[in-house]
Amino acid sequence: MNGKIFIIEDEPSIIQLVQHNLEKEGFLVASSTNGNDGLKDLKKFEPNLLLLDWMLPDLSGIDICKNIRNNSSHKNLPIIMLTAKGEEEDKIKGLDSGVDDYLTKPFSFNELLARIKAVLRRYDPKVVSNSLEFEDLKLNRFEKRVFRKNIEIQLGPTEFRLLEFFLSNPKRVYSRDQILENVWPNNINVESRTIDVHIRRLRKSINIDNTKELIRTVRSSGYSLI
Amino acid sequence: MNGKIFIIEDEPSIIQLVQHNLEKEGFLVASSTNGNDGLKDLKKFEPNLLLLDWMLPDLSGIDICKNIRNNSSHKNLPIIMLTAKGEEEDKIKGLDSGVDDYLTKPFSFNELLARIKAVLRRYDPKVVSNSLEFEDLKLNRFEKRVFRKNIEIQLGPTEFRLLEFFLSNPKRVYSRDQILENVWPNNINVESRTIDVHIRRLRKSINIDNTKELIRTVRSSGYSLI
DNA sequence: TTAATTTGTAATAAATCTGTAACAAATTAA
DNA sequence: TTAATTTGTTACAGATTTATTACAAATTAA
Repeated sequence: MNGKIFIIEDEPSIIQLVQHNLEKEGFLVASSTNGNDGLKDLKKFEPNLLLLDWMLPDLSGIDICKNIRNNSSHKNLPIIMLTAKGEEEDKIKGLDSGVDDYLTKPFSFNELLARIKAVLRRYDPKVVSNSLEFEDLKLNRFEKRVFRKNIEIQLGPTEFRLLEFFLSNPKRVYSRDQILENVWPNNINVESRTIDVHIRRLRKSINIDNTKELIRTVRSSGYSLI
Repeated sequence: MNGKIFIIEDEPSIIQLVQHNLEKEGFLVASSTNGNDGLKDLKKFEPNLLLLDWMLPDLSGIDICKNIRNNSSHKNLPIIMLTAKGEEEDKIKGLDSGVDDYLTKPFSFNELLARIKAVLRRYDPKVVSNSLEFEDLKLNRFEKRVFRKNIEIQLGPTEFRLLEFFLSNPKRVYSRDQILENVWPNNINVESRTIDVHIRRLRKSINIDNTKELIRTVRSSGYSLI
């Protein structure tokens, strides 16, 4: 899955700009223009990262930040703080507010994107890249599409996640246990043999007109993407 | 198998970050968020290295460190200490706490990895690398592939483990008993002569187009990788 | 709701691996 | 030298692992 980003920021123009561009990058974006609503909506949305304005009409960014770090179930949510130029820059830097990074307005979108990716990479590397590729295989997380040789392939949800997992580390052999842990939802119990069947289904789907086999069986170890 | 690393650290976000990345590097990782549990679990896990937070809810890192150095069977366990910035940095440096290295938060994962590898290389070189090499032989643990002269060789599971074992200590002669203990699953009983047959099979596989024999028979002692 | 799709499991077939026995060859000891 | 010991080699039956198929239950879409 691709990343979800929540924005708490009172200037609609900034929200619009950032939201639009982030969505173009494949992120799912939601936002709020004040702190109290923001804290509430945050929980429903379960973002992978929060963009937080320093100056808000009700709460300060620091308050929100502390609130998140202390009370909520989002204790470890990565946060990037947005500040107006000169606005307590040093304070933030020095402060142990639990912010992961900060950016001074006005900023370019590319600047922001770079920071976001850097922070996400640190916390949750899976989230970052939208398109995974290996040889003539291409998977787009945002669009949930898979191509082989530029021909689109239809996969069921489980096959998609399975392929996504293999693509995150091509060539590496994964045991059935590892596959189970990473591809199936937590706390679900499926027979380890079930994986074989899904591998079979995935193979069938991605091997269009006798192209090269891309999934390797390693006896007594597991499977890998070639 | 590659190295095992145990983490004692009370911040879940750090554990998550480090664990995830170390696992991607091929380490087996376990962790604990407090000192007392950590000391207990440590013994079961038998790590090759310990990442230890300086400040913990119950015991201090120093306490744990001393405990390990004095009482336990892990007297020589390599330890890397993690400290918050400014947090007694000098004290640690100067202190004869028995720490092998230390790192100041916030740190980048690559920084940490470099330290870990350096320490492990010093103590236990076997553990570090994913790829084992000897002369024109190359074995990749992640990918479960073996090459001779860059030509891939197909091995059965037992032959793979056997070669992996020999590669962990080239030139050293292992008795059949030692081989049995290290290459076969525990509590399994096989005839000692069975090893000869697997040696034969391994030899056959890795000696492609009359290359040099790589497995040496040492009469009445065992076998070695040349 | 009904229809279509997806999912997990069981059953069976196919492929591969494993351990052992039997005998040959090499080495050592007497 | 011969006898004893150790290792090499082969073949093969049984065991293990994986592939494939079919099907019922669950989920999703229409």
